[in-house]
Amino acid sequence: MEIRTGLFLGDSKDVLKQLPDSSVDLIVTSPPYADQRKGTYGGIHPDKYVEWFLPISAQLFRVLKPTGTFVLNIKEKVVAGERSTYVMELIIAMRKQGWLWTEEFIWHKKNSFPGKWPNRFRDSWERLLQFNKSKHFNMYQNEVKVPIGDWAKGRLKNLSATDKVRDNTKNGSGFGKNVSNWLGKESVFPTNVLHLATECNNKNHSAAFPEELPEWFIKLFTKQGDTVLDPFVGSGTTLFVSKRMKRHSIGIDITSEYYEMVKSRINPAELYLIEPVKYGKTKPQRRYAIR
Amino acid sequence: MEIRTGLFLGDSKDVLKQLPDSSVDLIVTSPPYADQRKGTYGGIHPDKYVEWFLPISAQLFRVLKPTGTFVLNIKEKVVAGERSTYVMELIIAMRKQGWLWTEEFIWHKKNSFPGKWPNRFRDSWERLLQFNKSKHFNMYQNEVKVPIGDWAKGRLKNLSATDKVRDNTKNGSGFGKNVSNWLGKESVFPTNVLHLATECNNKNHSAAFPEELPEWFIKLFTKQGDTVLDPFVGSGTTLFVSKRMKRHSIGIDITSEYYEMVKSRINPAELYLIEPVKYGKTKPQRRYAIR
DNA sequence: GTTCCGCATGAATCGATAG
DNA sequence: ACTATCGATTCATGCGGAA
Repeated sequence: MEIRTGLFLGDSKDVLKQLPDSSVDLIVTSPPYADQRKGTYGGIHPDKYVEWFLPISAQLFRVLKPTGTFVLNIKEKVVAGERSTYVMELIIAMRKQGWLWTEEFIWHKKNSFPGKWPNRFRDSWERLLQFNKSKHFNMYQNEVKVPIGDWAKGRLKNLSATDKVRDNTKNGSGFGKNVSNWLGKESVFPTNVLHLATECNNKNHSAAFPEELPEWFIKLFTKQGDTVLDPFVGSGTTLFVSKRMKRHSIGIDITSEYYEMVKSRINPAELYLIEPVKYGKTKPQRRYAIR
Repeated sequence: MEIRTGLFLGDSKDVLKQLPDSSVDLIVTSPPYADQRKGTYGGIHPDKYVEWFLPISAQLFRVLKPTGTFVLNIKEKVVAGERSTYVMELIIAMRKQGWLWTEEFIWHKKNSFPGKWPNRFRDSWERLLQFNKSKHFNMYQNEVKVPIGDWAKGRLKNLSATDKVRDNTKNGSGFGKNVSNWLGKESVFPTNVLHLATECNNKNHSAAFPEELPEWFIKLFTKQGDTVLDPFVGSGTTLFVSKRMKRHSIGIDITSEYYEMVKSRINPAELYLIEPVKYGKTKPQRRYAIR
């Protein structure tokens, strides 16, 4: 099967209009959080965040299949010692847009940012909001089963420090790279808490998104040959994982640095590129390059 | 020090009016969830939840000291396959009431048993919303430090042997910014994710609250002799833990079953009881019993 | 080849200082 | 008074060089 990987340079709000209705099986993305990543993205003020996001989510709603799923990784910022409410407001606003807020997964980050403050601890979790267009969406639960945890066998084991840690890594989340260890073990369904580390030390770039995160949702919500969309593709993790797992994918990013980085990291023969080219005062045109 | 434990029978909305202004250091509670526990609390409809809770939170705001903290354990119900938004709406409404939404802790339930529905996995986490009246609240972070992660055993143990010498000669160039900060370090500050088990073995009542939960917040936000309030005291966990930790405490519950149960489980000599007694058409009076 | 150790670096947040 | 920038703080991870 030929797997298509598409990459667009531009503002998602506009670029998405080029995609046909009901053509995507899974949207999984991590938009710039309010006032974060100012260097690479613009940095949206918390008060303007909902207003900024709604036109994009409207397009996402249109391109998603009725059986598809939208997974939104987001966390509100602390402003003046208090958590902003823009994520709450966004959920409420998106429901009015027609989205069903089906689930909130928790990404429990093993290595959260260090620091100490008089009035709060380190923030070590993020929201993974699941939205759907219909109650009857595709979900392949058997694809993400995990080995049964130690807790099931012996609760006699006392809670030494080492046991706790060992238990943490195996419990619930469903991640772990050595699948071979699972063979022969009884497997169970995971929970809605995902316990994994951020990837802070990739070679030339930093991806806030560890590969396991899109991988888990791609396994859970799509099958081979389905289409995955990431409207804020950043360093391209979602595209690489989709390709490896034999799903078509579409990535969009507004920054040419990320666009070029992703382009250089994917085999050009397998990449569809769309970048806007401006000719002075003429109406912006788009060059559609299939290599 | 004499520790006072008070127990009120009645509706928190009304009973709280008897408490003086700025008299409580910590409020920690788990109110009845919408449409849950119908048998005991009557079940508040999700659409009416905010409306029902706001008069209570207004009283809580009044009785809390400016340096105090309100920890609200709450989780929205899934209605027709979708998460209700009343918790989001409650946060927004409470901010308009004057509360600061300082933090959202996650209670990751360690031993939540794997389960499966067609459209979702087992829900193994709950929100612990922290509200304050002011940015300058009491927080005793040193009381809740946790053992350092395993990585340190491998790293710092050996480091101490070789690097101590080097550190003496060439100061400040070792691990991190200052090696001496790390040598011999065995505990670190926790994060805002609490990984606790649910309590599965309760004698003859169902308490969703494991003792560790109020205990952690009581350690973090109060000192001995402070006052803890639980306006939905249920089976009384908050009171027992407060008493054990030498904090005064006040519990309120609307159901006489819970009231009687808590009463029977605390040494009567140490319990202050307040229960309303009705005399037909006469104006309801209250009997204040100190035993 | 393994294991071990040194080190940079993160969707951070606060308080002080500067314009 | 109000915003912008900066230094200090802190813990876990994975890479790469060394033993």
